[in-house]
Amino acid sequence: FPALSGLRRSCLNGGGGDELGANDELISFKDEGEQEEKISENVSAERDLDDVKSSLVNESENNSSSSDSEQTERRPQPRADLESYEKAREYFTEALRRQQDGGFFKSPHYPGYPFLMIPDLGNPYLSNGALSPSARTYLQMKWPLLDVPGTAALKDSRSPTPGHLSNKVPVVQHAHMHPLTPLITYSSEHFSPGTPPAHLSPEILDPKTGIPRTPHPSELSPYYPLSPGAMGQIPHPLGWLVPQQGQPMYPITAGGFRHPYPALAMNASMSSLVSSRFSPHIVPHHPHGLHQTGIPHPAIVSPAIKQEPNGELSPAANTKSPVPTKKEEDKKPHIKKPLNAFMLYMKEMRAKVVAECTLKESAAINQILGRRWHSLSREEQAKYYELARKERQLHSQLYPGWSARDNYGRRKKRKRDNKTDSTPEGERAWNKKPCVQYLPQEKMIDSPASSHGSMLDSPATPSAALASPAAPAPTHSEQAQPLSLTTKPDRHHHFPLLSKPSSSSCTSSSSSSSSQPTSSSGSQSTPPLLSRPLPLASLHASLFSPPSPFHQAAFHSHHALFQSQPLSLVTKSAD
DNA sequence: AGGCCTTTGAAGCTG
DNA sequence: CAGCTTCAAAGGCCT
Repeated sequence: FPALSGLRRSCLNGGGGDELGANDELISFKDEGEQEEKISENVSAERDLDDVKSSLVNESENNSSSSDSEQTERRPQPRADLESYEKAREYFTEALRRQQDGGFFKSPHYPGYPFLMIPDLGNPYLSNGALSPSARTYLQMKWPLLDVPGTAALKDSRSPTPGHLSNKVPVVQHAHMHPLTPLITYSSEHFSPGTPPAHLSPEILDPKTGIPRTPHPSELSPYYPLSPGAMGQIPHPLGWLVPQQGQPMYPITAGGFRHPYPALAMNASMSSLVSSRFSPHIVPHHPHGLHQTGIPHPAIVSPAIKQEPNGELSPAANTKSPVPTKKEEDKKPHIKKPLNAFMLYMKEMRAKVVAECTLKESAAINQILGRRWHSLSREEQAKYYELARKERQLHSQLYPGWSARDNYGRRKKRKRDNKTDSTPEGERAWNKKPCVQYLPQEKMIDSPASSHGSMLDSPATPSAALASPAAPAPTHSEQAQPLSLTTKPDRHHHFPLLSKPSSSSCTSSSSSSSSQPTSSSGSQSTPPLLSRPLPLASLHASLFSPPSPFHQAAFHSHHALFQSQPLSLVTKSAD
C-alpha cells in the first residue's frame, strides 16, 4: 500500500525524522521497492515539515509556505499528495495564525494553493490527514463546486487513499471563508427548505462539455465518488456560495445538480459532491434513495444494504413514503443521522491517527480519537460543536420530516445492550485481547485531559457560549465524563488518555502510563507532561500538535495520549 | 457476508 | 425528567 506507506512516512517525517528513528521505521515498513526515492523525498518532506514547525513558532509572515507550495507543485506528482499533506498542515497553521491574528482571510493567496486557506482548520470537512469519504461528503456539501481531487489529484488520481484526498480539499477552500463559513453560509437565511429546486434536473452535466449526460455506473460510487482525475480543474469562482451569485447551496444540491455555473460542469462525482451528505428534499421525491440522477446519495443508504429487519417502517418514515409497500420499504432511502461533534472530529482526524500508528482497527483508532477529543481545547471542541449544530440544522432543513427514529431498527440487533451484566460486553470485548492488568492500573491513574471535566467542562460552558449556543454546553462538561462513568462502567472515560489499550499496545501503554500519575484536577492549561517523554511520543505530539499555540495543553496531553501507540510502532518495528 | 468493536454526542424511548 | 438505547463513521477482526 504505497499510499499508506506514504502516510506513514509523512507521519514519521512529521515526527522529526531521524531522531525518532523515522527512517528505521520507514524502512521497516517499506516494501514497495522505492525506498531510496522515498528517503530522498523524505528529506524534502522533512524540510517542509521544518517549515511547518518554524511557521508554528514564528508568528511572522513568511513566504516559505508559498514557495514551498510552489515547490510542491513542481515536484513530481507521485508523491505530491503526501507532500501536500504536510503542506496542507502548513497552510492550515498559517491560516489559523491569520485567523487568530484577526486577519483570517486577509492573507494573500498562495501561489501553490490558490484557494487554499484552511485545509483542516478544525474543519471537519477538511481532513488534513486524510479525507474520509464521509468527510468528503461534507466537503461536497459545503463546497458543491469542489472537485475533491483538485490539482494534484489530476496528476495523481489513482490514489484513492485518504491521504491523497486530504490535500485536495484545501485547494478549494476559499480564502475568505471561515472554517465554519460553509455551514454558516448554508444557514436557513439563504436556504429555503421548502423551496423546491425548480432547476432540478435529472441529468448530469458532462464535466468537459457541460452537456447533460447519464452518469456511468462506474462514476456512481455509492458514496463519495471521486472525480476521475479527468474532472479537470474547476475554476472555483469566489463567492459561489454567495446567494446573490445565483443559488444557495442547498437549492443547488437539492438534487438538481444544475449548477449556476454550467461551465463548471459536474460529472457524476461532482454531482455527488454537490449532492452532499444530505440530499435535500429528495426523500419525498425519491424514495429509492437515489437522486434524480440515479446517484445514490451519501446520506441515503441503499435499502439493499440497510433495511428494516422486519420490514417495518416507522411512522415518520411513512410520512415520507406514503403507503410504502414491502418493496418500497426496501427501497426506502436511509437518511443518516447528522454527525455529532465527535463524529465530525473523528472524520477529520481518523486518517491522521491511522497514519500515525500501526493500528488499523477502527475500534482502537476510535479510542485514541476519543482521548484526543478530550484533550482538545474548548475552542477546538467548540468548533466541532458548532459544526455539528449547523449540521443538525442543515439536516433538519433538508429533511424536515426526518427523525432519528426513522433509523431505529435498521441495524441488526446490537449486541451491547446489557451492560448491567456481571460481565459487561465491554469487558468481554477486552478479554479478547491480552490486556491484563491494564484496567486496574489505569483506573488508579488520572489523566490530564480528562480532568474530570476540567478539560471537558471548559468546552461546555465557554465554548458553547462562545461558538455554539446550541452546543451541548450544559451537557458536555458534566455529562460527558461523569455520565459516561455511570452509564458506561466498562468504559474509561474517566481516564481518557490512559483508558483502554488499543489492541496491540495495551501492555506497554499501561506501564508507561502508570508511571505518569497525572493529576485529575489538572486544568486544561497545564496538563502534566510525561515524565519520560518518548521520542515517538514527541512524534505524535509533533504530528498531532494542535494547530494553534493555545493548544498547548492538548498538545502536552498528546504526549501521554499517544504513548501507547508509538510503543506499538516500536514493537512492531523491533519485530 | 455481515456483525462486532470502539468512541462521543444527539435523539428517541421508557418508566 | 432521568436513564437507557440507538445510531452516526470507520475498518480490521471474527463468526
